[in-house]
Amino acid sequence: MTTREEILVLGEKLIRLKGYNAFSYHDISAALDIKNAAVHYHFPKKTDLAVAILQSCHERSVKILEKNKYDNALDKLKAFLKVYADSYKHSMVCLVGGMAAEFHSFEAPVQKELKAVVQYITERLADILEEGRKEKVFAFKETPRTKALLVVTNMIAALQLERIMGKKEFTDIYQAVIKDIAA
Amino acid sequence: MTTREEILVLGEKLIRLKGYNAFSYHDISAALDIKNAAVHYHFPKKTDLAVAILQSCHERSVKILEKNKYDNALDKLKAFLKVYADSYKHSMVCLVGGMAAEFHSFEAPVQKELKAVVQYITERLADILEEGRKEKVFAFKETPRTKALLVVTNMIAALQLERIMGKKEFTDIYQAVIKDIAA
DNA sequence: TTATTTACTTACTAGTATGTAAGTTTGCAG
DNA sequence: CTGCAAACTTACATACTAGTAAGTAAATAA
Repeated sequence: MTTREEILVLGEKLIRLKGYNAFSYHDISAALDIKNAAVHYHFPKKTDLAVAILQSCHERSVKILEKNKYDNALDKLKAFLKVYADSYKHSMVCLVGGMAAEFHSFEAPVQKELKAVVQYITERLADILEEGRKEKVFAFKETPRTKALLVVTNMIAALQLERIMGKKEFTDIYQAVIKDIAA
Repeated sequence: MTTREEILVLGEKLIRLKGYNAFSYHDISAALDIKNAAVHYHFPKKTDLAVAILQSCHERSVKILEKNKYDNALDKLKAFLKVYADSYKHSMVCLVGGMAAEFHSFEAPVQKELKAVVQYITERLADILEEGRKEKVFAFKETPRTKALLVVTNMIAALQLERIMGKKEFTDIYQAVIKDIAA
C-alpha cells in the first residue's frame, strides 16, 4: 500500500471509530510513523481527506452493488447487508452513520460527497428490493424506496446502538430485517 | 431560565446540530454573552456538561414515557414518536444518534449516561409495543424488544438521513413505521 | 549529466480548546 | 453593618490543531 492509501484507510477507520472531529492529522502521522506535514502533502486540508475517503467508500459501494455481479436478488441483498455485518465484526459504525451527526460542521464538498454516497446506496437497495419482489423471493407492503429507507436506517443505527449498549442489538436487528423481507 | 439551564439547553442544541466535538465552550459563552469561565463555573469540564445534558434528556424521556400518562398504547406510541417528529421539525438529530458516532471519544461517565438513556428508551418502547399487541391495536411478528429496536433505529437514522439528503426521508419512514405497527 | 518531479522532513505560525487561579460584584442571613 | 456564598469576570497557562514555507533525498526524464 502506498502512503496515500494507508492514510485513506486509517482516516476512514478513525472516523468510524471516534468521529471526524475527534481525530487529528497527528493521530494519522503517529500511527504511520511519518510527519504531520507528510499527511498534508497528500491531503492539504482535512476537507480534502474527508472527500477522498468518501469517494473511496463510494467506489467500494459501486463494486459491491454493481449490477450483474449476482444473478438473483437474494444474493444481491446478502452482499449489501454483509457490509454492515463486517462493520459490526470490527466494532465500527458505517461511514454514513459516523458522519451524519457532524454534518453541519463539514464544508460543502464533504456534505456533497456524503449525500452522493447515501443517495447511491439507497437507490441501489431499492432496485434490489424491487427486483426481489418481482422474483417473488421478497415481500413487503411499502414502496421499494420506502422499504429501502427502512432497511438502511435499521442497519445504520443498529451499529450505533450496538456500540452504546453492546448486548447483541445488531444481530437481533440484522436477523429480523432478513426474516421480515424474505417472502 | 437560569444561566445554568440556558447552558444546558444550548449545549444540547449544539450537540444535536453540529456534534459534541464540533462545539466549544466559546460557542456557548458567545451566544449567552457571558465569559468562557462562567461556563466552566457551572460545568467545570466538558464531560460534566455532557453528563448533565444526558441526564436532563433522560428525565425528559421519563416524563414523556411515564406509565399511566396515557391510558392506551396507541397514545403512548404517538407520544414516543412525537419526540422524533419534533426533532425533525427543528432540523436536529436526536441526542442518542448525535452522540453515537463519537462514543469512543467520550469519557466513561458520559458513555455510562448515554447507555442509560438508550436502555430506558428501548425498554419503555418495548413495553408500549407489548401492551398494544395485547390490546390488539398493534401487530408485529418480532418480540417486543426486537420490534422496539427496529423502530428506534428507524427513528434515529431517519433524522440523520433527512439531514444528509433532505428529500422527505423522515416523513416517509415515520409514516411507514406507524402504518406497519397499526393492526 | 542535468533538470525536474515525487515524497517526504524540519521548523514554524496562528488560532483555538480546555481548563485554572484569583479577584469582583451582588444579594442575603445573622 | 458584617460576613459569606453564589455567580460571575479578568487574566492566564497549557496543549493541541490545522496548515505553511523551505529544504532534502531519491528516482525519473530529457
